[in-house]
Amino acid sequence: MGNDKDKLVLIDGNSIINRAFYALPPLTSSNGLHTNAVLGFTTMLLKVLEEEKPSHVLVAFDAGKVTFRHEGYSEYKGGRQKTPPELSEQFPLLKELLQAFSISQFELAGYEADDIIGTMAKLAAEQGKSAIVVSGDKDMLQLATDEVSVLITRKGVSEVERFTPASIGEKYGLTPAQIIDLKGLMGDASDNIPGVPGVGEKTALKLLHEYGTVENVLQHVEEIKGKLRENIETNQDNARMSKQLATIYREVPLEFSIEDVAWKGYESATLAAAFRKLEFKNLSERLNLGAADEAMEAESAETASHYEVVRVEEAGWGVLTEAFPVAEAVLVDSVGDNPHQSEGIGITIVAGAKCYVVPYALLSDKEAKPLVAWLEDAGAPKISYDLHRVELILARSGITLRGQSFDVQLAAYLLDPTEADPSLHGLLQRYKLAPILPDEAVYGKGAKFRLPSGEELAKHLAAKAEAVRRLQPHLAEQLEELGMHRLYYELEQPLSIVLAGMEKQGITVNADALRELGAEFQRRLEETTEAIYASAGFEFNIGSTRQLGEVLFERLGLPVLKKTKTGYSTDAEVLEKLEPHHEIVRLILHYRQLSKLQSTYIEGLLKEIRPETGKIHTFYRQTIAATGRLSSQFPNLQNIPIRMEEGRQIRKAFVPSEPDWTILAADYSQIELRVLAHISGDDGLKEAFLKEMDIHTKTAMDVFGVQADQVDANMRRQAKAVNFGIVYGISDWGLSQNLNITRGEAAEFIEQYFLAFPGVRRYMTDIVERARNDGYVTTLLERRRYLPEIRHSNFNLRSFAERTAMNTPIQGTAADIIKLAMMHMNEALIERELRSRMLLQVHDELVFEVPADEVELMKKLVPEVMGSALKLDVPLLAEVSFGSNWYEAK
DNA sequence: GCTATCACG
DNA sequence: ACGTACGTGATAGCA
Repeated sequence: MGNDKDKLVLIDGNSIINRAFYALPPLTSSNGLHTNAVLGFTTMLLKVLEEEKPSHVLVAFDAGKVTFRHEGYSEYKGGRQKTPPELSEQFPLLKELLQAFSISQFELAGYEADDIIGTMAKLAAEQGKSAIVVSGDKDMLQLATDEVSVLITRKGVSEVERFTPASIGEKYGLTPAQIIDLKGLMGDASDNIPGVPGVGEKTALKLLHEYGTVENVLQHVEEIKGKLRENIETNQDNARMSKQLATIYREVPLEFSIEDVAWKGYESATLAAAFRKLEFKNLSERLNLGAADEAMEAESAETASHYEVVRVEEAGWGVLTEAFPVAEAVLVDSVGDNPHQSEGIGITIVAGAKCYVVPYALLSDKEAKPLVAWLEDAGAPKISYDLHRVELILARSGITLRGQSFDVQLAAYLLDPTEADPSLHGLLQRYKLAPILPDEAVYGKGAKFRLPSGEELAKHLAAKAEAVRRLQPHLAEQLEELGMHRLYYELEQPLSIVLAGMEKQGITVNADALRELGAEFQRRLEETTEAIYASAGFEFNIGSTRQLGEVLFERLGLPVLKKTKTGYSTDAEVLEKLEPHHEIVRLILHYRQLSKLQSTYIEGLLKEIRPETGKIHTFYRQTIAATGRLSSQFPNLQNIPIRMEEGRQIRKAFVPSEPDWTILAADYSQIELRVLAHISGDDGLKEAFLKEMDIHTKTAMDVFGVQADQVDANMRRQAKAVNFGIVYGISDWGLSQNLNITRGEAAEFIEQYFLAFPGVRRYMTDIVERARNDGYVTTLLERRRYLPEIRHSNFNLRSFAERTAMNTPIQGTAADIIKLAMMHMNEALIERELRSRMLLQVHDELVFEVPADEVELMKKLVPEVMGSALKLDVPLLAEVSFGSNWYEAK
C-alpha cells in the first residue's frame, strides 16, 4: 500500500514555536502584532520542506492544559512559566499561516503534540512509509527507527541536527528506547519531571550503559555506592513515574488517516497574501512570491487610480503647460545618499489624472524654463517626499525650490519616528494603501544597481509620485488627530528649509591646518607603532581586534575581563583596567586615539572639503533620531573631538569663510536638567536653576548631605554621573558601571537623590506608568515616541523601554527647544538684515560665522534668542563664546 | 554586510 | 534572577 517515495514530516508545533520565540529578537508588524515566533517557525518549515520534499506534512499542537499525564501526576509541567502574551498571540497567526501553506494541523484534547506525532510515526512505519519528526525536544529521540529520523533544532531554529538510531548510539551509547530511561533518571526541570535528585546527564548515561533500563538500575541498586545509591533508593517511585511521564503515547485515537495529511504544495497567491499580512518581506522574496505579488498589486493600483504616464521627452515640453495650474505633487528622485553629490534621475509632477515625467538631465534644456519657474514659484504648492533633500539637489542645478507645502516622509517620521522603513513603498504598506514596487525591485541594489529603460523608469517614477499624492491626506489627517499639527507645520517643515540653507552655506575648513596636524599625528602614530612592536617583541596588525586580542590575552597572558560575541573585548574600558599589568596597554590606548583622529578626522574631513570653495557641507537628517534630535552625515559634524586636547586641535581648522569674520558658538547650559526641572516640577531642582547654582555641586550637597564648601572634586564628579544617570533613565547597575562602584553604593546614591528631589522620582514613576497605559511618551511640543516593549514580559526589553520612557521626553524636549531657537535665529537674522550666518547645530550648541561689525550684536542676540525659545518654569541659559576658529570659540 | 570600536551631545 | 546606562555616524577588519 505505501508508496516507497512517501515521506511524512511531523512537526511538534508547540515546541518549535517556543524555540523560535526565545531565539529571535522581538519583531512586530506595523499594526503591533508580535511575529517573531511565527517568522522563526516559518524559516524552519521552509527549510524542512525544501530539504525533505515531503509528500505528507502534519503540524501537531498541544491542546488545552490538562493531559492524561496530569491524571497520575498533578504537578506535571507545574514549574513552567505561563506563556507570555507576546507568544500566545502568535498561535492564531501561525495556524492561519499553516492554512495558507495548505498544511494539515491537528490537536486533541487530553494529548500533547508528541503523542500525536508518536502515533502518526508508528502508523507510517506500519504502512512502510518513512517519517521525519521535527522538534526542539530531545524526548522525541525515543521515536527514532530505521524508518523514522528525528530532527532536533539547535541554535534557535535555524539549524537542525538529524538523529537516527545509529547516531543516537554514537552520541549517547543508547538505543532510542533508552532515551525514556535517560529522562526517567535525569528528570526534566522544564516539564517538572523529578527524576532522581543528583543525577544529571552524565550519571544517568553511566548508569544506563551499565544497567540498560531504569528497572534494571533499581534491581541492582545494591551494587551502586555512596550518596548516589541513597538517592536512587529513596526515589525509586520518582524514577519509575518519571520514565512513565517521558514515554510518548502512541495509541492516540486519531480520526484521520495518513492520506488526510498529504501535502501537494502551497498556492503562491494565498501564501503571498499571508506573508504580506505578516509583513514577511524577506521570505516573500526568497520564495519569489514578492515580485509576482507586488507587480500584480502595483498594476492594480495603477489601474485603480487611473492615472496616465506622460513622458515629456516624447510628448514634448508643451504638455506641461496644462499640468502646472493643477499640479499636486512633485517627486525628485536621485541616485546616491549624499544630496550634495547625488545625481538627479527625474522630476515627476502629478496633476489630475496624469503623471508627467521629466528626465533630470533635461532640466538644463532651454525649454525647461517653465518647469524651473514652477519649481521656484512660491505660489505653486508642492507636496513631495524628502523635500529637504530635493531642495539640495535642485540647488546644485541652480534652482531654488519654493512653495513646499507637505513632505510625506517628514510627516511619517513625526507620526512614528522609530519606524525603520522610510521608503514610499514602506509608507504605503504602513498606511495600508495600494503598494508600488520598491526601489530595489526596479533599480536593483549594491553592485547590481542600474536604471531601467525610459519606459519602465517613467512608470516607476510616476507610481512613486502618485503614491505621494495618495499618502498626503492620510498623513495630514493623522497629524491633526494626534495633535501634532503645529509641530509639523510650524516647526519641522519650515526647519527643513533652514537646515538646507545651513548645508548649502557650508563651513570653511583649512585643509593645510588639517594636513599639518595630520603629519604630526602620523609621526606619533609611527612612534607608537614601533614602541608597541618592541614591547610585544613582534609585529602584528594593531588595528585588528582579533590579532590584538590574541597578543594581549594569549601571548602576554593578560586577564580576560570582558568578551564580545566574537572573542575578547579590547575596548577602552577593558584596556584602562589592564593598564597596570603591562606597558603595552598604555601604548595601545594611545595608538587607538591617534588612529581614530587620523582616519576619521584628518583623512575623513579632508576628503569632504570641496576643492573649489574650501568648504565642508554636511547633511542634517531630520527623520532619523527617535527622540527628535537631528543627525549629521557626510561628514558628521556633530562629533568633532573636544574632550581630549589632542583631538580638540581639529577644531582649529574650522574657520570663518571670509577674512576678519569670527566663529561664534553658543551652547545651552544644562538644557536637559533644566527640562527635567520643568517637566517634573521638582521644587528643589527648579530652585537650584532659579538661583543659577552649579547643578552638579548642588546634587553632591544633597546626595552626600554636606555643605557647598565641603563638596570636593570627586564628590562633584560622582554627582555629575548621577545627573547623567537620571537623564538616561536611571538604573543602579548603569551608575555602578559608570562610577566603578558597587551596585549597592549606586543604589544608595540614587535613593539619596530621590529623597532630595522627590518630584523627579514622581516624574520617573509617572512617565513609565503613562507609557504603559498609552503605549507612547511625548515631549513638550507633542513629539511622540511609541514604546511597545514597555508591556513586554521579557525583563530586559521592558527595562530598556522604561529607561527610554524616562529619557525621551527630556532629550526630545531639548531637541524641540533648540529647533525652535534655530527657527527664531533664522528669522532674526533675516529681519535685522544681518550678514551673520548660522552654520552648525550640535544638539545643544549653535555655531555661526559673524562679520566683525556684528560681533557685539550677535553676542547679545544669540543667547537672547536661544534663552527665550520656549518659556519654561526655569530659566534657559545659553553661553556664548567666539574666536578666530571653532577651537578658540570655547 | 556585519562587528567592534570610538568620536560627540 | 534577569544584564544596560540615552541618542547618533564613521572607520577598519573580516567574512
